[in-house]
Amino acid sequence: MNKISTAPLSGFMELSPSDQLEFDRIKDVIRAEHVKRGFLPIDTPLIYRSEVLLAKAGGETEKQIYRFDKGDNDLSLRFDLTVPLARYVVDKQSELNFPFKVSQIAKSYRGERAQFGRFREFYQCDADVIGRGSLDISYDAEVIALVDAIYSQLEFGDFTIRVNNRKLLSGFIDAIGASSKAGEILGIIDKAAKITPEEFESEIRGLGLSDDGAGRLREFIGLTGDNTAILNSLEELNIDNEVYRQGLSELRAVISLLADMGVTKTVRVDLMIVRGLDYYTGTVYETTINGREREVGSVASGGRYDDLASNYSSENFPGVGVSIGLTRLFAALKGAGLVGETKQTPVDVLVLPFSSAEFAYSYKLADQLRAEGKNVDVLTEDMKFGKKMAYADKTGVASVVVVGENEVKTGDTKIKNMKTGQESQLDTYSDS
RNA sequence: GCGAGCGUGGCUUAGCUGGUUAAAGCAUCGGGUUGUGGUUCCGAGGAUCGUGGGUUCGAAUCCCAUCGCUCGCCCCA
Repeated sequence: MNKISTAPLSGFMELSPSDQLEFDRIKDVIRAEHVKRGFLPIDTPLIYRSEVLLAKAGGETEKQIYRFDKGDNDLSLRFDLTVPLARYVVDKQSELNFPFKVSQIAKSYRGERAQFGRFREFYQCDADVIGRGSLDISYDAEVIALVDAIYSQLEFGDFTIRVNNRKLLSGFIDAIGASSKAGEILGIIDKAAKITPEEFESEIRGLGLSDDGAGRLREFIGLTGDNTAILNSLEELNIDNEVYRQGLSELRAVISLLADMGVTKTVRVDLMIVRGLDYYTGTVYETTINGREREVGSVASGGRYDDLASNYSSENFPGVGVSIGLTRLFAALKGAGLVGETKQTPVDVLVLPFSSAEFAYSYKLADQLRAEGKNVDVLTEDMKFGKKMAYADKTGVASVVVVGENEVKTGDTKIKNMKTGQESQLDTYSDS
């Protein structure tokens, strides 16, 4: 090809204006709900000295980071919103109120190979509550209630927020004497729902647990029933482990607090929710749209972490948060056909002056319609009238107002419905 | 990082057992139709077939390399 290609890089999502309108609507619902519940908006930089971002990062993250030199500076693009938040909190701790409820809706970057649902540039909508020294368990429930409120409004269908607690898992693993294999066991639990029972069995056998341990692991994962039943079953397992008991009591507390908030229908205790292998230390959750679990995946997830900023401060900042991967969510919803018919244009009325002689009248008319709350555009490019109508048709605008010599002279102006072709009197304009 | 598939006008593709001027639809532009669009009719422009090399009398077509894209693995939002 002779010319330079205009295609975006792989993994960078660009939308048509009509899709962008829907994308922005979703983003606005999320933003509005954050604000409504007292999460304060912040905006943090995209670029950092690499040492700041890599302070906590493991091998995987380091491989995926966009890193470059500018002069003598070793710089990197942020790969999530949590690390920027951590240093923000430490940096501004003297002026922040704790618990600090914070909202971030912004892009992050990962330099990995793109594929379906995996982008190199993506929006995340994070809501976090950060405590200083300690943070009450009620905030774990509060971020879950936030997810419930957001997905209730978005109307992508019924959804389920699956809640678990990492202490419950690690206490259980400790109790069956398998702490040395904790990582592998968590990995198996995490994918248990995605593999066949046979594969699951062979994975468990591959662990080399004692017969008793393997049996109790099967029993633990196999617990079913409603939330109360599962919680009671967990109690009846009689696991003699302090961490386990703490996890169970936290999980009970979260479910009970959610009931106090009126959130019961969408929340389910699910012992197979694990979330990333480190980082989270208590409550964890994922959200799926019912019937679209495999197709769309988790649409909101997060959890509790003991210390947000151990690399930047000797003070302890525990937190709990939830993240909606908006770019992935939108791509998945579109793939699943859940995005539906979108508006082509935000414009309600397009004013079509015949020539520049009618501009003044047209601009004034547009302002009056705008004052009534309509979105109004005026087409002033010099082209044949048929072309102007074709433009109106193609943009998908609902109505047009034609302004020619007669309208200016008499003030007798009509608005035309583009779908039906019918014209009706427009009494907005008065030459006052 | 590993594996598989695919790169042909702006877009979606046909052509691929090598053989005249690379074909179609959509989009664009002009006209039938400059006070009314969607439908329709006529016409036009637009492609060094991703790039580089090789085989051959001859390559979009076969071979090699390279870049890019897509999907999967890993990991995750």
